[in-house]
Amino acid sequence: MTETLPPSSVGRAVHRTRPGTPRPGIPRQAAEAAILAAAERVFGLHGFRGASVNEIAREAGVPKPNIHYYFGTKEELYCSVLENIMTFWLRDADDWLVPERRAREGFEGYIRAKMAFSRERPDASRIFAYEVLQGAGNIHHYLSTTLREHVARRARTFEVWHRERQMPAIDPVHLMFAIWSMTQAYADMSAQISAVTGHAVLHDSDFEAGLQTILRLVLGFCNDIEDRA
Amino acid sequence: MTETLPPSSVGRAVHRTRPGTPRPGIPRQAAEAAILAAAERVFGLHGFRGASVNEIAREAGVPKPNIHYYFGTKEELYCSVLENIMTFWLRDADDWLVPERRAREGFEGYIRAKMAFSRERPDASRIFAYEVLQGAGNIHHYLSTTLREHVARRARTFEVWHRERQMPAIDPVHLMFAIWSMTQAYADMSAQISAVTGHAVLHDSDFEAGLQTILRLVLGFCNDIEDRA
DNA sequence: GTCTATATGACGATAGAC
DNA sequence: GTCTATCGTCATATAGAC
Repeated sequence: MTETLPPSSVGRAVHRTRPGTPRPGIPRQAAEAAILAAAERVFGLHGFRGASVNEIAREAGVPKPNIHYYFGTKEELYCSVLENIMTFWLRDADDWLVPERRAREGFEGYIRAKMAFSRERPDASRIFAYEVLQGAGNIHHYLSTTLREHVARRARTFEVWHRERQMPAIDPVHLMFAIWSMTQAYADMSAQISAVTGHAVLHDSDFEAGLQTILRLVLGFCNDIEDRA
Repeated sequence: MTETLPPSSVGRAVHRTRPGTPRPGIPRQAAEAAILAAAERVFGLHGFRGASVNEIAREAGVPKPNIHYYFGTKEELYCSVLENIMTFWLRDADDWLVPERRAREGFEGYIRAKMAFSRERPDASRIFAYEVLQGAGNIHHYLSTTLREHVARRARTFEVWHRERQMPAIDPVHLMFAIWSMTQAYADMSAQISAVTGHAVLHDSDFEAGLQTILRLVLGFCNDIEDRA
């Protein structure tokens, strides 16, 4: 748990290179997919330490030892899940936060995409949140290379938009974290939100109201361009 | 862990009413304070499941069994820590988000206070985040009564400010969650922020830049009043 | 390749000496 | 009131039968 992962990636599935293990067969792929899906649910519910391999096995409908056979240790399984999540996590920004778009259109599309992620894959969002809360030891290399470059590209986009007078100058890192924290709250803090609204679980209308609130904060900011000219 | 707590509070320290336990003595108070402080650090680092009573005992400088003697089970200790945190958590809003203040002054003071909390008690913020991620089972009653009323008071404040044309109409629940998620990110997501900035830990300048970004989003929103009149 | 049965170790909790 | 030594439980991991 405290061990540092190899710098190449999030800790890719080690089992494929294990000595003595032949090529993946047909049943293996189905089992692997079921285990990964179950792991995402269970890790998302309880975090790494709180989750037990037993529960993942039950949820996936496979015998417990098969998980170790396919994925090695619990931590290696966890890293496989993390890697899947991060691949998804970065996608939307390259579609929306690019200089070719109008600023308002870009922000709106991106924020909608992030809210959709919170609604459709809340477990994935929570696993990421747990990992970051723990100090992000398993993904530090990824954050300080891939994610940092990702933010740098957004900074160039904002720079262009600012020169074109579509938005005021702003610290790009902190604007991105503001957007991420607000949108991810609808997955990570959903228990708190639903307790306050009184709804047992978050309803579509909650996501819609949250989306509108975030849009008004961020798009309203773009309007400030006149005041600061 | 899955058991529901009595509806009276977060699950107050049960040890005081234990049969056969005399009144608290003098050394007890020092030990209890040390244990609570250590528990806040350790639970904040690893969450409930990830933390071990052993580590808390080491950190507090007391033998492990004393923790059980003072606080009963690990979960009861955890609930004591949670209760301490929540008391602090609500304080600032009653100082700042009240109709007597100007809207801009109120939002600025409140956001500064929340950022100060993230900087000064990051472990407390993280414990709360872990608990909410887990589904908030230990604090559900508290969230659906105390916190809900707390939000309702903010809603009345915003209503007044809106009538006085100091800010546009907005959904108060989602505005509060936007502010909470943005400010708490500087404790809960600090590992991610520092990985992106390249600083080993968050520096004062990071908190300041974050504060300015959040202020511009929220105070800029107040300016929108003219557009929507 | 797959699964049953078991080894190993860590943790929470307590009994009982001081 | 305080602490040493220990018990029972449960989870990860593996050895070995099929």
